[in-house]
Amino acid sequence: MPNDSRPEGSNDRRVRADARRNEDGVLAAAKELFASAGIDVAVRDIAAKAGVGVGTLYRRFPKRSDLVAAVFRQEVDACAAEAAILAATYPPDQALIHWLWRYTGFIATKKGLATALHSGDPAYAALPDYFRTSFEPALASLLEAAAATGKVRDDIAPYDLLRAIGNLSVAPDAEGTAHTHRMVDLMIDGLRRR
Amino acid sequence: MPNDSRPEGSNDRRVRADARRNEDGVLAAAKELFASAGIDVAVRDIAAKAGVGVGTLYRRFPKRSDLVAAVFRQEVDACAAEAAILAATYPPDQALIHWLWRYTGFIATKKGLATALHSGDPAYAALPDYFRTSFEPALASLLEAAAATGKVRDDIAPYDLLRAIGNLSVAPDAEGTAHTHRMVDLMIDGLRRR
DNA sequence: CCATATACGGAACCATGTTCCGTTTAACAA
DNA sequence: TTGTTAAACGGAACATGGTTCCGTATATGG
Repeated sequence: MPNDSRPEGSNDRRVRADARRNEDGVLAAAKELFASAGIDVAVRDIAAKAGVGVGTLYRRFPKRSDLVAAVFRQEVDACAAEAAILAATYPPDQALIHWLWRYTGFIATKKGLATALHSGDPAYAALPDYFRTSFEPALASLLEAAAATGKVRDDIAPYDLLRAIGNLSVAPDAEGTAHTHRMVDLMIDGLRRR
Repeated sequence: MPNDSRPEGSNDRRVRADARRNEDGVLAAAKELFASAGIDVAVRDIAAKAGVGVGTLYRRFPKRSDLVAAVFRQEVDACAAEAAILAATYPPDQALIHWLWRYTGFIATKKGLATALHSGDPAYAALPDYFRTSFEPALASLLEAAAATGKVRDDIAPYDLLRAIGNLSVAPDAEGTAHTHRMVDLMIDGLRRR
């Protein structure tokens, strides 16, 4: 009888390099296709673009919704992380504005997701929370720093602002982006201290 | 050469009786299944429940979305028509309240549709308009009559009220109906003249 | 260089919408 | 009543998309 009690500390073999590579490739392919072809692209197409078989894809993402959720999280991370970068690059009030536009762009790519989110699939259940816990602190620190300069109001709740921009991005289909752009512009203007 | 110029007036053969029967049956089956099994039931199941083949179903409703739209219109008609019935049965203020609850029930069954509506399928494009042109006049006349009794405010825009109740019905999933019920109760109470 | 756990690819399976077409039948007229 | 025929019917077959299976290939540790 082989010793099947694990040696306590570092146990399992490392993840194989090709596995990691493929996972990254699938995520990248999915991200691109979701953006260009919409949330409904066939899993086959994603696998093909990533240069792997569907089996490989399904090994990592047992359900299509798992892949969607993973891409979503990845993009949330990227957008949230940018807050710190912008804060280190621009003066506080400018950093805030730059990030709000970045966030607006993020939201704009999430049209299809919005409906999927409310589809009841448990794979999506955790996403709203992930969204909030990633973005709220990021925006909070930008707002705080900007308010400290005296150029921006100090009575804005980060989550309110996140939602407001999100809502503004839903309105009309035709000529939609231009309309959204104007409204967000207005809102950003409203943040300035008079 | 047969005379193929139509005798101008009544031309085409009548619609066959079985055709009409089957159309009604399909609509009835679809209505039931949409309510009990959700908007995503398979077309096959609807055809089976109606006792017809899928070919028959598709003859009348070339696209699944056509069937969905037809059921929707049918239910809008039924709900709107009830306004007149209630108005003839109850005193104006009571008729208004009864109908608002009826409308709340109608909305409650439309959860799945809401997402479908924004799916871009052209079959659904006309539905919002149909919704409004059916319900707005119905509610308007109820409101008007109720306001004339002096028991109900006279400054309510019918469409605002329709939307308000619609919005109240979207909120939380868990314990949702009870919550919605309380909110609508409040809103109806708010209609009364002090 | 071997042994093997792991990962890979893609054919096959299942569910769903949609199309096709041979068969049946209601409606009309002789 | 009966024959004719346009219309309608049923359901197999097709297209597409998610998911599973499993024989083959290979990275990793010794």
